Amino acid sequence: MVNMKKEESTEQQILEAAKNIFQSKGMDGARMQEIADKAGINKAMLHYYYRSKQLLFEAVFKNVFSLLAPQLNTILNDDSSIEEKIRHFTNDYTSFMMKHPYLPNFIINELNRNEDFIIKLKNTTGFPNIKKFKAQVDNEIKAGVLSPIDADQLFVNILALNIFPFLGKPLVKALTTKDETSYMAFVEKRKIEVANFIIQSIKK
Amino acid sequence: MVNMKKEESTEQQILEAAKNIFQSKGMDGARMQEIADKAGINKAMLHYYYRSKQLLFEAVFKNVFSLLAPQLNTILNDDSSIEEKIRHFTNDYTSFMMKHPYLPNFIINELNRNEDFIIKLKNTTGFPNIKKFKAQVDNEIKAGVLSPIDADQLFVNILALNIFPFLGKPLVKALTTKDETSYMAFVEKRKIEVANFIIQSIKK
DNA sequence: ATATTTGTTAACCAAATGGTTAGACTTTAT
DNA sequence: ATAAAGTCTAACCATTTGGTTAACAAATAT
Repeated sequence: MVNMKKEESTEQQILEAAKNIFQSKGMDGARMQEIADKAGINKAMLHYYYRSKQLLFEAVFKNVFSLLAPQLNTILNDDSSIEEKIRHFTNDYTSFMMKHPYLPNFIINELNRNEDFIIKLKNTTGFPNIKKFKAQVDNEIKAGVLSPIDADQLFVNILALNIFPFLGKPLVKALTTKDETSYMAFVEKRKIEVANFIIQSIKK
Repeated sequence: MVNMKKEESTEQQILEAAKNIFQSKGMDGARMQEIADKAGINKAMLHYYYRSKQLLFEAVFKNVFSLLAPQLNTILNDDSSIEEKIRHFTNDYTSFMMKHPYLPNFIINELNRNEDFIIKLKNTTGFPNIKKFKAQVDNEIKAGVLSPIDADQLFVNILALNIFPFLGKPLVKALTTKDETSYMAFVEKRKIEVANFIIQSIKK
């Protein structure tokens, strides 16, 4: 397959192709030749623009992570109530993931492969900060809106319930004996089911 | 490092070494030489006993999955109430995962890498079956013990809340700014926190 | 005792893989 | 017009990697 988007710069084409291959095959499974083929250019170009596989990978990872971070910041930094945030996040995040099915596994997996890597990310601007969310949870508990719960635990619960269906898709599909269509419907329903589930648990 | 357990058969030593390497590096990242080194034997032995990397990997995967399956069956097939099952599972599963930290990521990741693979597993005896659990949930809803909820959704919620903290450990550690020790304490607390969280949500 | 099967190793091999180089073509600056 | 800088390719290279082979040792059967 040859370059179809003549407008795009070669550097961008490479990044797009690399995102594609790295996300579906991971760092170890990806092949430079395959990325070059997908970008419709010579393999030497990859090194011309990105020097090495490692650096190309890091460029991809940062790019992909920068798609995810705003999604997390939604729940952390707007001014709506916790309940609204949960409903909003659960809906938006699920929609987002349905459009980027490889993303969560890619992020989670590569962070596990190289734990030091996240340290680099933490210094990036836009790395999600949980502080405001925690303060807000504590406030709403004091105000009697929510039952007592540790804000970190709640945060992880929200993430878990939203992310896991994408991470564990093949396993969950098999366990619940759903095909692709019914799994999609199942996940679509979670946009509200999960929000209700969480709120029922924490609301006074 | 050389073979320390002289009792074990070579075949077993290879499997143990392979479990170790495959779980931490994945199929693509693992090297046959590294497995041979860890097992303290010649690389040719790997092929003598397991023919190819692929077959060795499959042997490892089946072996690892057979550790996980009983954990899932706990919640599915005993005779206690749903509430008891959730408390029991949340406690046991977390303990189990703390002892096998690479396991969830390995399973999830390799299933994503090769979706057909789970079909082979489904035919294995001992593959978890969710039927009984679903019937029980529906009964307790009818009996008025639980508020209405789709049993599949509940099942996935339980899995999500228990598995995600291990899958997403590096990410969650970074987001909640915890070090290894405090993360372990955090996960330890979840043994009861998660059970409470779920039960608060579903109990009438 | 001796033939046979099983277990094990060192050395080897072909293919794949990340990376380099020398040169050609294009665009930009002078 | 031409020099310089930037972009691109084909061919090449060294290393890594999964896998094989031939010969040797050890256990087992006859």
